[in-house]
Amino acid sequence: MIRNKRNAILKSVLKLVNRQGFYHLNMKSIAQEAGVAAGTIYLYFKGKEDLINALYAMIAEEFNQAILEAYEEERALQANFFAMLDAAVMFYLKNPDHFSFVEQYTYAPFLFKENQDMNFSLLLPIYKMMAQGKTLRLIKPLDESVLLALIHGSLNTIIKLHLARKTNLRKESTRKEFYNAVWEAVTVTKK
Amino acid sequence: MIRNKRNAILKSVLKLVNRQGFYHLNMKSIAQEAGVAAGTIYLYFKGKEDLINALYAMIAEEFNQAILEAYEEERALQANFFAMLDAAVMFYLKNPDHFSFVEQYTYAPFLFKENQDMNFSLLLPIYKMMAQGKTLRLIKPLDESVLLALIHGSLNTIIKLHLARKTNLRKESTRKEFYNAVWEAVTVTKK
DNA sequence: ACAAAATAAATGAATGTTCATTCATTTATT
DNA sequence: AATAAATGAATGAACATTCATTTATTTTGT
Repeated sequence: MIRNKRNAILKSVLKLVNRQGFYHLNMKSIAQEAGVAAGTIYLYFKGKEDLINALYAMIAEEFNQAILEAYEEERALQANFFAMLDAAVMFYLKNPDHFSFVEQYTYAPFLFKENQDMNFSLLLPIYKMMAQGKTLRLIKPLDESVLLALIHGSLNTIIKLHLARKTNLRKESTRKEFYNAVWEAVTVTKK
Repeated sequence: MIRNKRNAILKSVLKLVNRQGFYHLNMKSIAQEAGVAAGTIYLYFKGKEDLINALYAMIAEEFNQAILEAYEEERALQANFFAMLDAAVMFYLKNPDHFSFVEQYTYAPFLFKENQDMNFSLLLPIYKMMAQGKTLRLIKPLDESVLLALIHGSLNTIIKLHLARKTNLRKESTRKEFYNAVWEAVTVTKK
């Protein structure tokens, strides 16, 4: 029961941030949406900031888990790369609110103390694989940051485009096309 | 003279957004920073929202101009692609505040009415070139959005990484490596 | 060229609203 | 009966915007 109310509050925040944005988020409506009194929020969270940080932590954990579940030791690097990218994409397709929240959280770095690395760290498992791939001479010997830019950056943008209905990641062919493009961007070209 | 004060106000907003973020931006401190009275802002702008939108418009214009200046009709597609990407990167290296502002603006879509396409439209000249490249069978026949993701997304992320001191785009070699990687990602592979 | 009058620009204290947080009181659980 | 959980009205701080007043600039008349 104790978890229920806490969860309901976090869920409200997610919904409201998605609907009206960080700017218009206020405690009264969070409480209303969650079906509790305003004061109740303070039984579970120190304040607004704490609430936001807790939600981010929750989402980051869920996301990480989804990605890690896609990884299978015995599979080839390419297969795992595709599987993990796909897990990331599918996670956000299933939870568009999560994406919107993470974006807004990441770009309001002054409001909360958390460092800016966090958002990048969401794809940590993938970067580890990349390092491995470099030693196998499968992945281009690119600067870490360039790899990060190619993978993380394009992933973020394609999701955003999907949510803006500029593309449709529900179609498997679109997803495949994207994964392939990223793969080709980071792997050594065979001549 | 009339432009001076208006400009001073816009400059203050830029500085303050960069220093304390959208969240803590308030009219009093904008006025203070610009060396004018609070009421004066309302002589030049309808209100806070108008102020923010005006600043975005100004930055977008400057940015567009910088990119377009890099384009030269008679040059090959690859040369222009590199030149324009470089113009975009150099613009933000020279104006880190502009980048930070655009990021925050883009990810607070609920605060302002502007549509989310705007940020993508900043690279419009590049996408036009891509369309041209596709007909020449130089650029991969990828979905528009996938191209957008590869170029826009990775550009954004690499700038962010530079500003977070995770990479150093002041080194020409790093920039070149990045441009090459993006170029290879979008061009047809020769076997 | 000068002053007076008219117009424009700028000021910043006052206003009213929004909103996070508190806490005395009530309701539920042990 | 004792303890824990929840409530929501009250508080006070923050802050965007207004507007009566002041200051600067321009125009007009002599």
